[in-house]
Amino acid sequence: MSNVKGPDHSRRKERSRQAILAATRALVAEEPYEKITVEAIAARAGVGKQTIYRRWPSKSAVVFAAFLALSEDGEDGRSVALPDTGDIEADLKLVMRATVEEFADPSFDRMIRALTTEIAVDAALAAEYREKLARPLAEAKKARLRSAQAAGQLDPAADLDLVLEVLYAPLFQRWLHRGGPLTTAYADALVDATLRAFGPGRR
Amino acid sequence: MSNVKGPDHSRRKERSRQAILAATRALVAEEPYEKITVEAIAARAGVGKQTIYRRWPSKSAVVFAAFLALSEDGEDGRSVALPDTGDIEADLKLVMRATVEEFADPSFDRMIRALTTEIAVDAALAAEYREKLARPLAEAKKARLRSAQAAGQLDPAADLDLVLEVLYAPLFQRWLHRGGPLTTAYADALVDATLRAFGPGRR
Amino acid sequence: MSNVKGPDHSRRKERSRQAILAATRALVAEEPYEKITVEAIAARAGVGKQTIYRRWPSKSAVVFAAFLALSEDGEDGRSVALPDTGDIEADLKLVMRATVEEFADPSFDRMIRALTTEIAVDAALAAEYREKLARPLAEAKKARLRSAQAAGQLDPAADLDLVLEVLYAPLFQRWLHRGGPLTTAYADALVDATLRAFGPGRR
Amino acid sequence: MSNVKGPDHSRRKERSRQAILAATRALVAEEPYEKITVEAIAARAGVGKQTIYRRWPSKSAVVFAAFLALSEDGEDGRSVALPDTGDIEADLKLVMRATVEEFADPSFDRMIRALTTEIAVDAALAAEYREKLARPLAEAKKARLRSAQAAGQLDPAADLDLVLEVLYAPLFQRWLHRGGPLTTAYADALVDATLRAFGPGRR
DNA sequence: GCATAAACGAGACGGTACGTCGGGTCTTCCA
DNA sequence: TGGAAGACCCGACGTACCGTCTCGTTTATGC
Repeated sequence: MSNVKGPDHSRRKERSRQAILAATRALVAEEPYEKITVEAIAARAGVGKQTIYRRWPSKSAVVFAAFLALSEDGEDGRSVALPDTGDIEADLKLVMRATVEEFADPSFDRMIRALTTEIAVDAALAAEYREKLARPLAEAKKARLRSAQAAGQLDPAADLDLVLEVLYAPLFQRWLHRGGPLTTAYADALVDATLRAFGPGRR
Repeated sequence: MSNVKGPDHSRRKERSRQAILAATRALVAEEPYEKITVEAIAARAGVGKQTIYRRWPSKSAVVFAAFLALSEDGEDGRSVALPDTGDIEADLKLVMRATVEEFADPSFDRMIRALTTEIAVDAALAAEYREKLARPLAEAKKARLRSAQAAGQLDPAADLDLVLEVLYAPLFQRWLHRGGPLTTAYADALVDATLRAFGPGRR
Repeated sequence: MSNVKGPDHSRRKERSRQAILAATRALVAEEPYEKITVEAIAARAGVGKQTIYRRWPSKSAVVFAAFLALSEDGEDGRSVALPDTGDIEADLKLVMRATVEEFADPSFDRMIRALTTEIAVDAALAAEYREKLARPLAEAKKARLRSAQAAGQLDPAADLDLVLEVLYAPLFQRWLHRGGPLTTAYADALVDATLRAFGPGRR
Repeated sequence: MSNVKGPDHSRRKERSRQAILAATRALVAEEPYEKITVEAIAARAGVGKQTIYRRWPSKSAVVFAAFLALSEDGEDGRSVALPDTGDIEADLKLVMRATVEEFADPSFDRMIRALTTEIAVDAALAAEYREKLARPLAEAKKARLRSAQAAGQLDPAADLDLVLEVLYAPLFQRWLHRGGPLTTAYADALVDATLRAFGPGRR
């Protein structure tokens, strides 16, 4: 009665698409980025090259789509909420320490480097990245910061985008340039500095 | 007294080396990075490919060497000193605004993106980058920060590497991800935030 | 009694079949043979590729079928009778000159080259060619030669297959290898030589 | 003093060239023509595809060059002289029987079919074929025929090109179309017919 | 006279080979 | 003897077709 056409009425299409993205993720995780080739992805996915080129214009786009698909799996929204214990310092340190840990995973490291390389070079991809990946995450974080503002733990006039940059960009840059060890202490130090810069009654 | 080595025994060597680096810089400035090929560099420099591979192990290394040579031109050290008017806030804002302006130059933009891409992917190059390019610059900046500490304008206990990261990383990340406009106001805001975080009597 | 199967119980079938063969003939006539693709035939015929593969096993077979259909149009047999004025020399020269003229038509030229290529390479097709195209034609010609034998204009012991080969093969080879101009005089010379070789009282 | 440049002053070039031609001949002899690919030739020759494309514009050209090289091996001319015992009939039957035998060799068969296919379709190749392969052979044969004319065994007014066609084309056509068995008797019959057509005192 | 299954057009699919590009190596020849 | 020139091997590129495989959508009966 219901579902006459079905949501997946084109199964072959979808199967090959998933195979391609999965193969891409696997390769990105295990190979240095410059060794990833469309041919390798196709072979690993058991797919013809044309099937890839029919859907995406370039290797970058496939790699990026693989990331997108990854983060879209935790689908309907709330997978990206931050903890809110009422203590902004504790909550941020938790999150920053978790981030530090993520970067320590070699296959995550390779994946993010691949993504960063693509984004650095291709403005269109960068726009899509900001829209589909970065912004939703930033919004979740800003929600937590707004809650801190309401609780009087953060300057109510603070530019939250700037706050996030001051908090995260040093970590990102140190990781990208391999400029030093990413430790728990470093994560804490960033939270402390950020709260000193944007804490209450500072302006 | 001068003329330490052989008189002209290796003039040809040096000429071709300079030609290669100049050609590389020219290409990096005018083409998107992925279009740069060793063949193009050799052609532009009027040099055989082997002459390039005799000196550098890979395309990345050539590109990187071109950057190195660029910054080594202002040779004997003092080209990288920061202004010191006694007012740290004013001095930093001056420097940050200048940085913002540099990034606005399209050919500088292309060059730094190329450099960043190489560094992100190749750990050995990243180490050389830190050693030969990043550290000398950081040292010059830290010298200015130490002067500010001595003048009581900065927390004497502040970790200066961290200060620099909080100051520069947000700018770098916003540029790299094209996350927003790089304005004078933004430069100032970063300086303000940094000084709030690491100003005197804050710890 | 008649109409056992119904003349048009599959009109769609027949229409698409004709469209495919017509498209094939058109392409063969206007393109060099190596550019002919099943995809092009299907597109030109307004037909799905599967409709072609449902009927024929290979491109060669389609091309060949297009020829067959062409010569089957002059249907019920007698379209291939040769003139018989009682003068074998005159009749053969007439026929040979007509053949020379056919080869001069560029689109006929392309078609026969395509056919020859297929046949040269595929033994099964060659067998079908001999059976369905070459033999009926050869029989018609041999009928005329037998009439000449009866009239005492040709050695009654002559091997008529050999006579036909001596008559036609030089023309065919000269055309295939582009070994020289195909003229009326050449046609006549072949008839003359053949009649000298197989004329009456020669053995 | 002598040999300033040397005939082989580019050894690498020549080595790879020979490897390509040898690999092509091997493949042509053992595979049906349509299965021969440039990739297979390159792989077999231990050579990059580019090295093939640098020298020849198409697969056809390589295949053809392989034939050319083959017949150029018996270099300085006299490898193509025909026997001359003074008896034209005996000599021609000898040669025709040898030709019949050649066509019976499967790998020779494949090679000539490949060559014929190329030539049928590509006019430029056909011209080169006539010039470099067919004509020298035809000249050798015509030399023998002229000797027969001088000996009064052949019509002195006969068009020798036509004689050769009448002699060879039927054999070639029967082989190409697989129109019947190629036997010793058939070879003899062709010689007989030809000599009846162009024997002395016939015109 | 309407339902239904075969055949259809369209075109995506897994593949193979194409002809090109560029990386990094090796050879030749000139200055 | 070192460098310009460029051929070489290799491997990936992105494209063209192959022959197969779904897809809905006609039609042309057969219930």
